[in-house]
Amino acid sequence: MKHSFSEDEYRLDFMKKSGFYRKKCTKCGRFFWTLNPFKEDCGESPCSPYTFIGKRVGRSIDELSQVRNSFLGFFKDRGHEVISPYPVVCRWRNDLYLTDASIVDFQPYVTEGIIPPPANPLVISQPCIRLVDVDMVGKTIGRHLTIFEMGGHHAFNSEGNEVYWKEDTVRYGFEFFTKEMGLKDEDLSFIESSWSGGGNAGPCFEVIAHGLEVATLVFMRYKVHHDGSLTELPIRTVDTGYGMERITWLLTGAPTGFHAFYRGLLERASRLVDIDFPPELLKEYAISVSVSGNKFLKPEEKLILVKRLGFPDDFSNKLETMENIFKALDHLKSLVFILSEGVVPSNTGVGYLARLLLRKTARVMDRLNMERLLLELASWEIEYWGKDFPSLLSLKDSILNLIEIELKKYRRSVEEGIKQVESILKENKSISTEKLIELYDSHGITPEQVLDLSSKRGVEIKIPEDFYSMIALRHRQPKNLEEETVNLDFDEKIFPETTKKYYEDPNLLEAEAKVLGVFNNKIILDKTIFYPEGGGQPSDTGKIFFNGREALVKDVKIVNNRVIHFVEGPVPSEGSIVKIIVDAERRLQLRRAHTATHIINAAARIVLGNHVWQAGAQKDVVESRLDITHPLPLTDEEIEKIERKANEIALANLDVEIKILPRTIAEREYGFRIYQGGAVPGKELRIVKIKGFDAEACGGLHVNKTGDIGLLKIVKVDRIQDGVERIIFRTGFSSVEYARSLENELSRLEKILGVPRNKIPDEVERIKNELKNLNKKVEKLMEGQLDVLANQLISQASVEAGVKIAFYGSDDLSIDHLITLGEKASKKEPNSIILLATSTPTTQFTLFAGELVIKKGVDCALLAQKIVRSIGVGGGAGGKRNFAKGGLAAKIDFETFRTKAMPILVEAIRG
RNA sequence: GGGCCGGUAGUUCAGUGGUAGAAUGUCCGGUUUGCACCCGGAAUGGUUUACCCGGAGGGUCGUGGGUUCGAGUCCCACCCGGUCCA
Repeated sequence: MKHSFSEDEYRLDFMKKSGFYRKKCTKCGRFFWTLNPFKEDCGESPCSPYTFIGKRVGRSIDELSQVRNSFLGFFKDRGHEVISPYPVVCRWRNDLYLTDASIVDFQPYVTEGIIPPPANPLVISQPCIRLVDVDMVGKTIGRHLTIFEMGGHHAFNSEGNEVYWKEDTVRYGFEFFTKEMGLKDEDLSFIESSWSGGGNAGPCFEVIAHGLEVATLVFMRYKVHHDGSLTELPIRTVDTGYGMERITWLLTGAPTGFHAFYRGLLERASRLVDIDFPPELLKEYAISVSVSGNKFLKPEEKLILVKRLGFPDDFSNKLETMENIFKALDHLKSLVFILSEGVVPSNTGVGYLARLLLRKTARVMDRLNMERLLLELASWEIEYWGKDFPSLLSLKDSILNLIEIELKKYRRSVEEGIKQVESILKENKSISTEKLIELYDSHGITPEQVLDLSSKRGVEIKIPEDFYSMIALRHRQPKNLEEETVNLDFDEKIFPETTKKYYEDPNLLEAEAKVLGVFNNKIILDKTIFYPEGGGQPSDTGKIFFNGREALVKDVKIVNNRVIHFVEGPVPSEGSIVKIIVDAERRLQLRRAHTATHIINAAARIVLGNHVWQAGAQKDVVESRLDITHPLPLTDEEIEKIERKANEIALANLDVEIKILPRTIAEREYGFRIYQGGAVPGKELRIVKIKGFDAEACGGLHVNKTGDIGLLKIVKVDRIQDGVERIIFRTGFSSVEYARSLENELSRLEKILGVPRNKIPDEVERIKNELKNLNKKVEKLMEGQLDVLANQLISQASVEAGVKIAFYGSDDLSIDHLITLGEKASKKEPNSIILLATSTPTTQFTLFAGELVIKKGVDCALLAQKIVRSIGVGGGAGGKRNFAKGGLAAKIDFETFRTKAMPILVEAIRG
């Protein structure tokens, strides 16, 4: 949603003093600022073409890293602290999967004033992933990317702490591009615009040079409400985004962005497929793209261009191939970054985004007939970008392994799809749009793939132009983002933050505290030993003693650092001193479970690989669980190894060290792996470390030594979604109880089966086989019996008009047996009609007619329906000419049934 | 998290509320015009097999409720898999 801001928001002293003119673009109508009095248009493509292709319009630069370093250095020299990039998977936010802007690193905690920024002002070059324009990538030759580095210099202004605002921001931007990057003053335009995102909004300037938008300077100062209205934020944030890749493109003068920032990698790729072009063609092509209203050239437009410049027609297809290589390069880079952060491709969540990227890449490669080179290309990406992001290199094998597994899943899915399409084509001469949508939405087969298959069979199908928007429409739904928050009926902030004694000494189970506030059953103390629910660890329970009375503490929560005790029973008065006691056994089991979670996570990582991350965890007294990312279901051997390794760590009786470290130091020492349970707010992090195995930012309570856990037993493993395995385990006494209960069950089995436990499986197998054989024997005997009975029925049947009519009722035979019987009899005597009835569990009957009787025109189904009607207690019947089955809604004795039914059969035979 | 598609023999799948099926693989039997391997050493040989023919075996119809005289089939809930979207 775009908001428009008044003109005054954009009038700056800096502009005035520097001699900028405010103008209106003659093409797009937007207002912009320029030092060139003759400039008519805003300067951004497509109002103005790219004017930097094949030239050096500023400082001589060849590499993306040069731009990044200059940018960071420029702002460092101007008082900004350089901050290391954050992960591209923003686990600290639940409203967003991927970091899509540098400011995301600081939302919401910093921008809402909950925690102070790591530095103020600061500068960062943040890898960002945006999938909104995923289908534009490649075609726009570098303008759109799914992954790019956003250079951001940020200042957080609040009352009493003004850092800098619009004037300095615009001046910095201007100076960076002119003094540092060497652009000419008059090459820059500042377009007035507005920005909104993440619930915030503000006016902004888009910085344009030579047709390319190279930066956006946002002044975030409003909160956007659901009704669209705006209110001022307490913290005004300077949110800038400098496109590192675009600036590199601009300064290298390369024909496309990909030539500028994928240099060596693009060269390697072009050895696989010929995408070399005369520079002249590329330049013209780039300029045509820049002035195209669509932002890219359609195939027919490419052909026109190629023809006009006098190149062979097939260069048009070759351009298309080049764009597809661009696309593959870009998507694979995104994928590699995402996978390096512990995301496992999956059908839900952020894992799906990884799957989406891989599948889009695979489809492109399939069309280029390069499907086998995908893995190789991915490996090159890792090496290429690993120079700037070393963590990619250290995870290379793990990343490639994930891609390989996911690629197999994709291939299987495509094979399934081909089968689906072919079975449709077998029966139909065309495929409806509706079917196309179903094929894509339910089976993942793109219309393009359907087209390939159907054209091979000479079937013509039409793909609607707006196919993908039809899909989008199908999935449109009202969003209701409900956040889970504790809603108190009072303002907790009037109290001081509670002193967390449980951190000081988790062994402390008794203490005294002062009651600060009582609201119904909610009590706030000055200090507490009760651990509040958090980090997947449930709260402590216990008691509060006062004046010889006691209250049960049932639940404990923390809101804004105030611990709230939810109690049952009498409550103490405000101001009194109370004695608090924590349930010792519960506390200890929870501590064991929590440390065990870290250990199993580490063990799984050792056994399975570096892609293992915690995807969720819940501790409890009896059974706890840890969800880990892993692409394939865990095998029995893997589970055994993990359990074994985890117990090794426990038995080593290592110290569980807990220390408070500044965020940056913790991240530097242990990496972003510390965020296993999601990112944790705060300037300082509480690091729980098991030396040599694991270090995590964690607010939970742990045992002192790993040996305190006791036996660590994995009791069950579930696959909760594609890519996420759930490990359910027990610790301490719970493990003992588990072993005990297994013992008991085994003993019971021993008693029932009368064999020692090591013979139980054999014995059960023997019994199962015997039962099966017995059943078979019984069925055989029954066959024989029914055969005899069939003969009897026929020999004893009455004869009417030359046709044998038999009736037999039995409570011992089920309807299935009667059917077998009837079939036998009617086959033995083709000139017969057989009526059989049972009353268990309800009155049902079956009617068979022999071959000769059918020839006379008898229809069992009709007769059976007639019988039901004549009895008149409700029910129904149906079947075929030679066979019918029916039932009655009420029980009826066989004699009545017979007297009512027989005349109908007789009548039918007489015709 | 939501939408959509699916779950039936070891496998791939059919299956109108009325007897649970096909194809393929498996096992057994039959058969000879061939191929391959080995034994034998020049016969109409032996062995292991493929083709072909006949037969057998193989099933909690994902689970649990409901409607019905009767459910693989209709309804509801759940489980599992696939897929698309956030």
